[in-house]
Amino acid sequence: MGSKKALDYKERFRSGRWFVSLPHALQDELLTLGRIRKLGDGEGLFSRGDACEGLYGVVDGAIRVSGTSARGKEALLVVLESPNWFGEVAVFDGMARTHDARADGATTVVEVPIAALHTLLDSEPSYWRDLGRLVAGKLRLAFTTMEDTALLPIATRVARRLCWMAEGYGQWEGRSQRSIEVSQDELAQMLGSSRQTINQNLKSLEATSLIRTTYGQIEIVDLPGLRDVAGLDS
Amino acid sequence: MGSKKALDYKERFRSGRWFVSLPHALQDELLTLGRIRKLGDGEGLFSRGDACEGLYGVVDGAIRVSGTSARGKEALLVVLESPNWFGEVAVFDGMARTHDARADGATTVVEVPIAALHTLLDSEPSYWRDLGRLVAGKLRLAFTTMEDTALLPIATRVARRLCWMAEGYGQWEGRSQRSIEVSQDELAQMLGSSRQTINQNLKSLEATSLIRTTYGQIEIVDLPGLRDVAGLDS
DNA sequence: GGTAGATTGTCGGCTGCTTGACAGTTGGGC
DNA sequence: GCCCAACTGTCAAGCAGCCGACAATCTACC
Repeated sequence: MGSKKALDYKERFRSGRWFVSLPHALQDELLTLGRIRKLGDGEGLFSRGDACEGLYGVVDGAIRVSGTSARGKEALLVVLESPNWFGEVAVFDGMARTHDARADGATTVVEVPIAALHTLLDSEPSYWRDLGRLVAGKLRLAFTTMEDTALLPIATRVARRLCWMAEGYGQWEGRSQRSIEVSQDELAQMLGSSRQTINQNLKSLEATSLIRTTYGQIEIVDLPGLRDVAGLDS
Repeated sequence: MGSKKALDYKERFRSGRWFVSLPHALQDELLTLGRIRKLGDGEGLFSRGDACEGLYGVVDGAIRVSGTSARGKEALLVVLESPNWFGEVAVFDGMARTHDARADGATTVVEVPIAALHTLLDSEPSYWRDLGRLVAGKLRLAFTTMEDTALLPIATRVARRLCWMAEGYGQWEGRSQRSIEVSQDELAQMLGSSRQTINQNLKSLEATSLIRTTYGQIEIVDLPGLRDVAGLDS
């Protein structure tokens, strides 16, 4: 993996809102310090309770971030695709990982080792603010999700989550994805609902030609219309 | 309000985990830059969509942080008491407020104006990390809440929330509060449930002598027992 | 190209929560 | 000390969503 390859990742990451907002020097440092890690389908990156080993950026594939309750039920927080970065909370406070992170399909991530990252941050402490913007963005998303869960009917929340996923959770500049690779079961785990309920709601969205469901994926047919159902925009 | 008064606030804030973890110089700067603002019951501090005017610390009383849906239903995110600090997300990203913040009873807060805060952070950028730890802590709480909402039955979530409130959402060092001033209605808005359901669950906790309910407040009789019901500890 | 595993579609019964209603209780303001 | 507003306690009706079940469909892998 020579410098040509690193440049390749860089271009990919530059399509993400957070990464492009960074000072160029920091962009370069992250990729210089970062090591490529390739994961097979289902392979774990870290688990809840693990010590923090670094900061991660998704190059290719996807990372499932989830938590499991005492009774074995699993809550899927989010499925992160390129060019999302994650694992920054533990970088700030040095505490244990909050979630399990495992590969969803063959996946490539950049791992910026925590020691090297801290050395960099010591030499240029203003970079802490840039990392902080990453946390702040996620807290905003979390706030929105919590409020949606408390106030909105499931039909709206399904539509809203589909929009978010199609738009890379706000990280993609302009771009949007026509097809989302997620099973109805996974969608249910994300929304804290049952597969059957999600299935019903998807069927209803399909009946109005806003989406189309196929095996293991959902195709967004009419994103503006879906956003409207989701109560987004105004 | 002379320096004696400022010292007074400082002692109060020093009982909070985040504030004591700060470098002493930053502790002093925050209180030097901070201006006291007194609010009457129900008076608004800021509203969703407002520009960020500063960072806040609760000196006395409480701040209700809430959001209102399009249909007028209100979700109460949290009731912050001394020595909690809040409003830091917008300091990082410069974007609009995510929530409404209003006084719950006669309340005093310290407001650190955004301009002065940024000047300070420019002169000592490593302080960004300290602010970042505040955001990171809240994101951890938000993650936990989201997962609880998805996986736990209401009975457990009620108990868990009571424990959190009695322990200042993890900010109080050692201390815990025997009595929580919150109506069952407010508790319902926090947990995204109905008042009747919350009432039932509180009655059930009261029947096992873990709590005692009175007008507008809940007394924690057996905190360890409540933590046990909440599935905390192990 | 066949087979096993994963995913979707759909049904019905059942539980638990919401809504609406109303009486009783408490506390603060005048 | 009275009165109003806020809060608590409780009931009944209704229904949304969960669970269990099972058949059909699709994909990947051998």
